[in-house]
Amino acid sequence: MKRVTIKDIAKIAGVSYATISRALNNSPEISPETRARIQEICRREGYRANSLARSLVSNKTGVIGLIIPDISHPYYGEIGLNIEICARRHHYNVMMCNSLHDLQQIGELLQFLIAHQVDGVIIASSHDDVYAYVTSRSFAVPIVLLGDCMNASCGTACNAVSLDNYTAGRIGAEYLIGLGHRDIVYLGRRANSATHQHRYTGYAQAMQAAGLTPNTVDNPDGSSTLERGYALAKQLFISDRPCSAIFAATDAVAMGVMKAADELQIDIPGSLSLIGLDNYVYSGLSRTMLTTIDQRKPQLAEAAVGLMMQLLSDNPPGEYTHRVIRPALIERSTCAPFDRAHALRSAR
Amino acid sequence: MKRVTIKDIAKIAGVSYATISRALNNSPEISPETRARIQEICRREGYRANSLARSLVSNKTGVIGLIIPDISHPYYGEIGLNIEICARRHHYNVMMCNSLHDLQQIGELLQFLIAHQVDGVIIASSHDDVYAYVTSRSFAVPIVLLGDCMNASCGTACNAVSLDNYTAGRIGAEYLIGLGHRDIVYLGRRANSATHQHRYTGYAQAMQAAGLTPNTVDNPDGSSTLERGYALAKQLFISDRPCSAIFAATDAVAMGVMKAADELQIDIPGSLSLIGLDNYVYSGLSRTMLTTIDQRKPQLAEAAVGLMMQLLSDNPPGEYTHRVIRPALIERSTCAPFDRAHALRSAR
DNA sequence: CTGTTAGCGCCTTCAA
DNA sequence: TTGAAGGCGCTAACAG
Repeated sequence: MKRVTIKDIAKIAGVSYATISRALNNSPEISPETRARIQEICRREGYRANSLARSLVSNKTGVIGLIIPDISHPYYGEIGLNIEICARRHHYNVMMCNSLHDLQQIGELLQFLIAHQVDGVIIASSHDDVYAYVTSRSFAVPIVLLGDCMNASCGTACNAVSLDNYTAGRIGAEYLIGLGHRDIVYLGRRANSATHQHRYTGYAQAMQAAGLTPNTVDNPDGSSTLERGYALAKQLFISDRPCSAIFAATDAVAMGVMKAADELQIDIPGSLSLIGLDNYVYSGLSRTMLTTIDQRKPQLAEAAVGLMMQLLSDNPPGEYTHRVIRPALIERSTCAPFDRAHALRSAR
Repeated sequence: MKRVTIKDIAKIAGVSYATISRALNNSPEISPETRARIQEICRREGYRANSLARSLVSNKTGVIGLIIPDISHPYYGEIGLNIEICARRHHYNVMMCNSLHDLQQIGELLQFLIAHQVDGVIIASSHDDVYAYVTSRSFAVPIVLLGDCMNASCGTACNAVSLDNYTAGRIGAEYLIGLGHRDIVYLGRRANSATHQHRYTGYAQAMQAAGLTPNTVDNPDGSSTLERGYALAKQLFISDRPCSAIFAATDAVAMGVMKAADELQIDIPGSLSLIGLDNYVYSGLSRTMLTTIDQRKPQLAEAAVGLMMQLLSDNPPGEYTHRVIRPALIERSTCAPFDRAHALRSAR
């Protein structure tokens, strides 16, 4: 089925094609009758303006690029969906590309999106390299980072939105401390992740404020998976480190802890309290009911899109801005008050 | 940062801009030296061809549109990711749009994508209306449907890829029958869903072949959620219908059944065997371990993209084609051989 | 091998 | 209010 262009319509209507253009872009300088007549013809002929051509001259496409690690992941899927919904609300469409956490791929996708003349790009990532990459060069379009970065200058060297991971760490630790736990181990910290550093710092400061010593099981691996959580927890359980509660770096890690505990018949929350961080869809399943800290993905998405809209507006902010979203505790069933009689292993 | 165009490069290189174009598109008719020189200049200046302009003349964008219900859903997220990966392997990019199951939205997105000159559109959907919509009119680009449709003419009236839901239903039923169950109820059938009809038919035929009578709990609701599964199962459990095994229409529904069973202290698989259909990520969690039937999403995605590639090739198939993917049983821990002594409620 | 020229489909002055 | 003409950035003949 051949595409019908503005010229075809012009021929049918017996007017110049500039007139068609005017009729379609509700230009004021056209008589209501011709407009109506032309619009009617367009409808009849199924005419649709070629947005490529339109963008070529207007220099705006109305699409923003989104580079995201992996939409099949429960976290990023929700982020991706919400970004699209927000963007659409602002009359923007999004071109979503999965980077699979590969920095080189991110670079290529960025070039691709820019070649496609997207009006801006949002990059969701949890790797510091991305921050370095983005700040180290300048791009033809505004970039918004959705994620965290270790560098203290983040927020002054690029536009970014992130969860307040420090507070997330503090909330989790304080909750456990409030339940009477003292031997709280933070499990799954990845040393080279800014996100994890912030979470850990929050946890550590809350511990110290309560006169307790932070206690960590690091994850030497590159990513926080259920499998890593399982292995780390197993290791912890067969050691003799005191521990009545575990603060897992992510929900996936928490699932691994849960699996290890189940295998060793360690009762959660009877002998061990467990809290995660993310609030994945499946954390709320009846057999899981993981107490966790919600990342508030809709808010993160909205902030990222909102920031992009500002950058795309007529008077964009002169300096870089950094928006921070506050996390929220979700109480479910994997934490209980400390009970020395049943605790897995307590120093007291 | 101003965008650098082919003209800027031409000026710098001191050649006409047709030469630049040739150097970049590895045209044979250009001297190696000029090509090298020009490529070097492009690199230095950070030149990137404007793909909009390029597409305008070539009439191809190298992007295929994907309309998908909701990428935050575990099923569609995986489908979406795999479609993108496959497309990229064929040097295509995808523009993914969430329809949120809204038919009108699908129509708008389709128009939008066509206006953006995508080379083709894949529509993932589980609603028959979409099939009717697509077959009822003609479009400027090839369309591939990923899903099921009730209409027998599906596959002759449009290009489509779907799971062999009939076989899926049969596999599940035969597995349960093989375990000795006779009172097997199919729970969660949605009457107006082609997918469900096919699954149910497979189940029913397997039952009849074994001399058993099919037994259904219908879902009057529009979608198959955990909540619906929970409500339906509760209802079933308080009734006196014989039932030693449940074949849930989807994994989400199975999760609901599991929740209801847990609440009523019905042991799975001791007193009740349960099988799902989908194989969501979380179906494999240690506390769930749902036996289910895998949709083979990577294969579905690959088939859809492969079909699209054929349609986009130099000699596309003349008639419509319909590819069908075979499902696969995933044995986990929610099914056990029938045991009259412990079965929930058996007619025997 | 390289330059010139004519569009791709559309928007936007500038005249009429 | 409408038409004519130029140009967005690029490719593809056609000359030279």
